[in-house]
Amino acid sequence: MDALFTLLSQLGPISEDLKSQIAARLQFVSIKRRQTVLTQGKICDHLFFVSKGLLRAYYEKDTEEITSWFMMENDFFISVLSFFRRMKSYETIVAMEDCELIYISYDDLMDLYATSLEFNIIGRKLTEYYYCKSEERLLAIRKQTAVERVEFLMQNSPGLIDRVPLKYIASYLGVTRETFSRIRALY
Amino acid sequence: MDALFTLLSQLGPISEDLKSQIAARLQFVSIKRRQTVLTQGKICDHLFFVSKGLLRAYYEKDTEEITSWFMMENDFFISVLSFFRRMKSYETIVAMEDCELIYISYDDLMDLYATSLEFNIIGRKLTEYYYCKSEERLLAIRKQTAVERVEFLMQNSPGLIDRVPLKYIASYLGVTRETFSRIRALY
DNA sequence: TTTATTTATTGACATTTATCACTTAAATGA
DNA sequence: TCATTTAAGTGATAAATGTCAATAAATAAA
Repeated sequence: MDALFTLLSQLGPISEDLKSQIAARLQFVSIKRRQTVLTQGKICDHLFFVSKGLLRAYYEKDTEEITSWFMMENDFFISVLSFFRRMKSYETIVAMEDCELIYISYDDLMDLYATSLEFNIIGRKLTEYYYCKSEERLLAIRKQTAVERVEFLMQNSPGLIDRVPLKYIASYLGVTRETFSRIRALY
Repeated sequence: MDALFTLLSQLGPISEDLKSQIAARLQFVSIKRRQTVLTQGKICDHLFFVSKGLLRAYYEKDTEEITSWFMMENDFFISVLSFFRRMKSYETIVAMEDCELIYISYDDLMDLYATSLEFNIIGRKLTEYYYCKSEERLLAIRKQTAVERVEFLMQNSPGLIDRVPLKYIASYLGVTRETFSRIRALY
């Protein structure tokens, strides 16, 4: 929980009162590899924080699984469209390693937003932060060729390659495993 | 200005007091076709609302212009990464038609956030709304082939094709003009 | 209106990436 | 540990899309 509050306090001032209001609403869970925290077709009712471990969000395209995102230590995550629009999720979120998660329900989050100005500042910054990540991803996918995307990932997230089967990384980058493998072989 | 407040009031309650606080900070401008409202390399210091007209955000890739987004009546827009991260914009925003815009400065916006809980609710919803649009776009680009992307646009934004040179739409969809033209010819 | 410029279309060909088939390697579970 | 499953690598070929070049059409400017 310390890591969580450390992160939040970097986004804006956070009084002791707010801290305890948040803490009172947090829940904790340990999950095993391969367990899901959200299944396609369900509404994402929780905002999660990764204390430990690594998870993967994916959706179906034809018969294949396309990885939409990886979440790891100190990341917050939701299924964005499902959480904000309150509609069924197109994606499933599954643990790739044993994980420790902290989470808060949508309703509790809304309560905090409705009552605390401080919390709004923090929540807004967090939303902006992840919105920026989404835009960056959009830019990367559009701007770069397959080779450039692979290079970018290898330089910026070298750890990922050691923690995740490559086929998931390939689909995250929008290339087939074969192409990913061939591009890697160039180095 | 009516359209703007109508839109905002759909996102959350908005008192007369807040309304006048916002109104006091709004600025208005009419711009001609081809005028830019943001140039690559500058920091995006304003949040815009389109009362009338149509604009295009684009960036350079090698020697080409890639269209990142179109903005039209009732859209809010910023250059996301530049505005939130307070850094130089990689994109330029230019009017494709004569436009009427309403805008507010970054600093004024922050003032409102710092003082009004009501405004935070509205601002957060707005941010969430555009974050969702970004995610949708990401999904569309990744999930669909060129043909599917073109079909999707032709069905969902038929008006755009009549208002904008097709080459910009092609780059928005991430295909060359030639490919776009050939796909269109199938119908 | 006439000319100049920009935009769109089309064909031929090149390149990139995907698909399929197979082999090898690694991880997992009995 | 050994057998089974899953993942990764590689070659041959196919499909999708891009590139270049030429032309036609539309739009803007004189």
